[in-house]
Amino acid sequence: MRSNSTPATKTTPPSPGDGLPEGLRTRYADTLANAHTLAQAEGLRFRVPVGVAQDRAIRAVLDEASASGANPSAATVAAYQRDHARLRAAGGTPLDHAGTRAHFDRLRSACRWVEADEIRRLRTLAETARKARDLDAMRGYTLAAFERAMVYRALYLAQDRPTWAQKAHAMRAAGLRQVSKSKRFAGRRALSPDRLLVALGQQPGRCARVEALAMVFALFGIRPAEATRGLAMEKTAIGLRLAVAGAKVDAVRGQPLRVLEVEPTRRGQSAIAVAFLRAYVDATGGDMDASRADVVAVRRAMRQVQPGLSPYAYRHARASDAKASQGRAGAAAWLGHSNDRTQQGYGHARSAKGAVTIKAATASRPVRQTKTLPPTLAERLAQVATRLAARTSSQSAQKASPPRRRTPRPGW
DNA sequence: GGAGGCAACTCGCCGAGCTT
DNA sequence: AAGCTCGGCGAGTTGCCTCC
Repeated sequence: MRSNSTPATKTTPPSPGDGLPEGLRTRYADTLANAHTLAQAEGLRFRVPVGVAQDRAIRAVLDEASASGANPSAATVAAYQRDHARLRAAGGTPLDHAGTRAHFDRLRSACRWVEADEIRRLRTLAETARKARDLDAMRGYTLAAFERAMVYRALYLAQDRPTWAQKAHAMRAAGLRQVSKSKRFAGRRALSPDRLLVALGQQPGRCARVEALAMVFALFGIRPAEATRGLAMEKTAIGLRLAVAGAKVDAVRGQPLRVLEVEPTRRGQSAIAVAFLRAYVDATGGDMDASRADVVAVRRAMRQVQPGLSPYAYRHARASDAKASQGRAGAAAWLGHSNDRTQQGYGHARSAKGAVTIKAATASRPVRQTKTLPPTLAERLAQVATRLAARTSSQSAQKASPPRRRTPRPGW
């Protein structure tokens, strides 16, 4: 399917796989008929063969497609190709196949990328055939690229392209609900770190391997990927301090490095877990280097202790604790976010159980403040006070100045 | 706040390897 | 052979960000 799977220099006749799938051809019959009529008219108008007019239309679509700025890694492209091949075999569109918004996003991104690549490949094959004076092959490739480009525009570029909102509306109308896999709920009912430690101790044969790593997840709520980058832990007066090299970090996202500090609460909550890890620091020096297999073992063990329990469940649980005690900026630093908006997807401060005392979180980057988080009660009261003050002053000033007109928004 | 992009994550399945 | 653990893989989901 990939462009490099078929050398561009080889001019073989178009195979059925290169053309538009029949399902899409039927569904977009009107779009294709209009596009063909338009290409004929353009050809007559500019006195060029219809193939040249089709090629101009293909180029316009490819130019618009490349304006998205997408730049997926090799691994992502490979995943996109698998998604695209499956969808093409099934003969549907991303919206047909997707069951959730996230799934749609993934399939749309995949199909957008691979389809554009395929159209580009067909166009290159047409050009090669033209140079070889193989006119039948040239027309065949151009037609295939043209039809795929026209459906591409309808699916991904047009103003009225299908979006997830349409399907979500239809699903709501039909009384269908999406099943969320968020760990937010699992985080609310997650066992305390102490109870998890006891439960793991009752799992024969596995506990020695997973206990320490599981306690780090339970106490600090770090991401599994962060555990595999290497952790450094040390004792404080009565608690623990953990240095974390962040995952999901690039030039703008995430926190490259953060230091998290916890203290134990009572026995049954986190006192035993903290004591366990303090002993681990005494015995090993505090460095921890988990492999991917270690993380898988912890996931499996947690799942066995409680259905739905996972490192991310504890990430949600500790996020609630951090929100309750550290405020937005502190919670963002705790979670390794670069802004204070992303934490909206995590547990609410009122869900905090206080199983762990969050003492401090220090991140290597400052946390950006955003305006779109729901305001706290104090902020809402301040806003009301400001509005009341503004209303009072504007009523007195109204006679002096004419009402201001709103600046119209740019019409993009 | 919706749309879009991409990396990391979870889950289910399957086969290899080990023990009984 | 049956039962179990473990790790790899594919499919689908979630998280984290920007743009408009």
